[in-house]
Amino acid sequence: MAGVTERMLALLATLQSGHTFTGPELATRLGVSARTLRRDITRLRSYGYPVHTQPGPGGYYRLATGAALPPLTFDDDEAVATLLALAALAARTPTTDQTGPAGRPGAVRDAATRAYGTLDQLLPARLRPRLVALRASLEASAFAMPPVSAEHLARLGEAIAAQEVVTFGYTDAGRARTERRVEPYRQVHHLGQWYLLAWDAGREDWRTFRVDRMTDLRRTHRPYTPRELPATSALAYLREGLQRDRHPATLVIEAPAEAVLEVFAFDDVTVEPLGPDRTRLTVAVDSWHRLLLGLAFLDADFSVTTAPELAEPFGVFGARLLAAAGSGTSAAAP
Amino acid sequence: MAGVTERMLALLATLQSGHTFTGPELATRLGVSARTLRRDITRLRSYGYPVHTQPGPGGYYRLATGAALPPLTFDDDEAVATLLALAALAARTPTTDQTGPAGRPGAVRDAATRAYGTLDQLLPARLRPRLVALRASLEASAFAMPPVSAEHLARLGEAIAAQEVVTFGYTDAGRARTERRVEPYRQVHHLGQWYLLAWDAGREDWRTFRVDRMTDLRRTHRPYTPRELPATSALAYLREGLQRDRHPATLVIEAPAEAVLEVFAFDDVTVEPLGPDRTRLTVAVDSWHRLLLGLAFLDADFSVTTAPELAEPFGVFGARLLAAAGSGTSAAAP
DNA sequence: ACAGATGCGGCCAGGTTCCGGCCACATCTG
DNA sequence: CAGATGTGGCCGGAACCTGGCCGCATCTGT
Repeated sequence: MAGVTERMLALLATLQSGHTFTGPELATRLGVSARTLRRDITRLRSYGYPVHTQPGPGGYYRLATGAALPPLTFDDDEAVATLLALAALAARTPTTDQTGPAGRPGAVRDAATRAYGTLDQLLPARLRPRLVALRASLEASAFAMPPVSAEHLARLGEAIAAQEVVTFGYTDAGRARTERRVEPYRQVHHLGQWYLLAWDAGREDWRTFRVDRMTDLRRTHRPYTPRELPATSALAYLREGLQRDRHPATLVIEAPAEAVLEVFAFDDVTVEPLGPDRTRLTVAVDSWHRLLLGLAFLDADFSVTTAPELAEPFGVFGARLLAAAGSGTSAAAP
Repeated sequence: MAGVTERMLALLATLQSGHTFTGPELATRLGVSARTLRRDITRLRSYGYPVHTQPGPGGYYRLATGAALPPLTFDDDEAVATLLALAALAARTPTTDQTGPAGRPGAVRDAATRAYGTLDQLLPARLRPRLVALRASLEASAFAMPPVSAEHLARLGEAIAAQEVVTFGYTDAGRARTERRVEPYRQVHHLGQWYLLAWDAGREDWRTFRVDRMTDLRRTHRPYTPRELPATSALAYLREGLQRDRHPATLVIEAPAEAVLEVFAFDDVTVEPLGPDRTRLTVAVDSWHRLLLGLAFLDADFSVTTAPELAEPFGVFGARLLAAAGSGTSAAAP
């Protein structure tokens, strides 16, 4: 709590992200009580910033666009966060997928690597030693991901802002290539992937596309009239769509809900406590392997309530494990 | 003159023009004494604003915006990559853990949110519209992670650069809290977590610590003489054993060596072909879970030749899988 | 229709911060 | 060297900020 003004600037920077925040959330971030936050918001309004609010459940604070902000700079923490974010992004390794059309120029990962190296040139000199030291101390593990073109994401962003139809070639999971003509609405980040939510003019329906699977992305400069989104948020729609392709499964696990949640934190799951040591887990995974890993970590009994297709791989692999366990014990006496 | 904050914002707005102003002039504009103006300038500087001044006749105050920077600035792709990286980092949600004392100040996530909102102001005006459009088009899914302190990471980075012993309190997975005194070497990013690789002076051995589990991190200003790292990279060490005990194990897998190598590419393994469809795998894993995942993906029979300690978990988990597989088939008709 | 979540603003007591004035000093121009 | 201008320490009184508590308004979901 170092001064009102600093906090106000932090509040502005936070709201400028364009997201919505609840009161308690903002108060926590700024390290003040909810009451003081309300006062800060009032103050912000008195200075002319258009802060929209919504009471009731799902209430929020949001900064309307178009506000002329004071010049904002990075403080230490922001510089550190930026460096870390870039480090994590730069650590991505292109999947050993088919190399495709001569590598993708302007891959986000490469740009992140370059930015990671030169970030300190951009920032005030006083942050430099800190960043240099930090960068020298970091190491990041590779994380296989299909390469995404920064140019594509930027171009889509502009098309969305301009409400302009775009066209591209799309290679779906089955390797079938089609030409698309869509009205783009949102770009959604989910589990390391970037998706585009758009109205597909050819199919006359909402679709999500993986940005990394697009080629020949072109803006047409032809405007479209916005439609109402098919869900409260693009993310919600994306989730629904992804679940459709995947295998939703429901399991009952003999472990506390917190433990289950911790193990599956990375995934798209719903956790529902059934008792102190019993939890229902609903999960949509693209393969049963990831599920397996989580279950192994939990070290608890479980049963599959829906998703009979899991029975076979679970049975086969369980048998293999038992066989290996048997062969192991025969030789040794620790 | 209604409050400090408003005056500070007015001061910023005034200085933002890029012109120079004398002290008395600014003081008059803001309606305060020259003394107070100096204090305001000091405050601005403490927030990170580069306010240039010049004493003597013709002296001035001037805000050095990002204009006069070295030629090395961000290009389009780098700016886009930075924005995306921050978006992903800002999307993190603190785990419901909440053990800590009511919110950790300086959480990386909060800083990332602010930086995400602010980034366009730091970059050349040319890039700004592009970034604004891009940011408005993005949405990111929440990602539960324990909050990490930016301050801790930065401080550790500096201690590593200075080769300085640090002390901290550490709460391990079992919630036991201990005081540590270590020689820090590297910070490693792995699956969304930050780890510190250090020589634990008390334990006389190498250890890895999760940065989010540290409290009261302090630099001692006591230098240490560097030791040879226990592995070629900190990451390799981390992979070998996140916990202290690493169990080397040897397995024979009924699959081609290339397939095995691909699955275990990121781990520290030795692969030795025994035949066209038979491979010996030597692996040092901290826990059997990771091994399990690889084996599941391989979809091949295997046997454990050394490492009897694997027999029990494999047996237990195999039995659980079989039980679940049985229960699944019995109930489902669809 | 009701309960609960969420935002709003009044009131108050305590303490932190801010303010203006004064001064000695550093730095630079002419 | 003189004067203009920025710097920062010190001080006492005043202004402001903060957190807690309250009752109220608004909205969602059951």
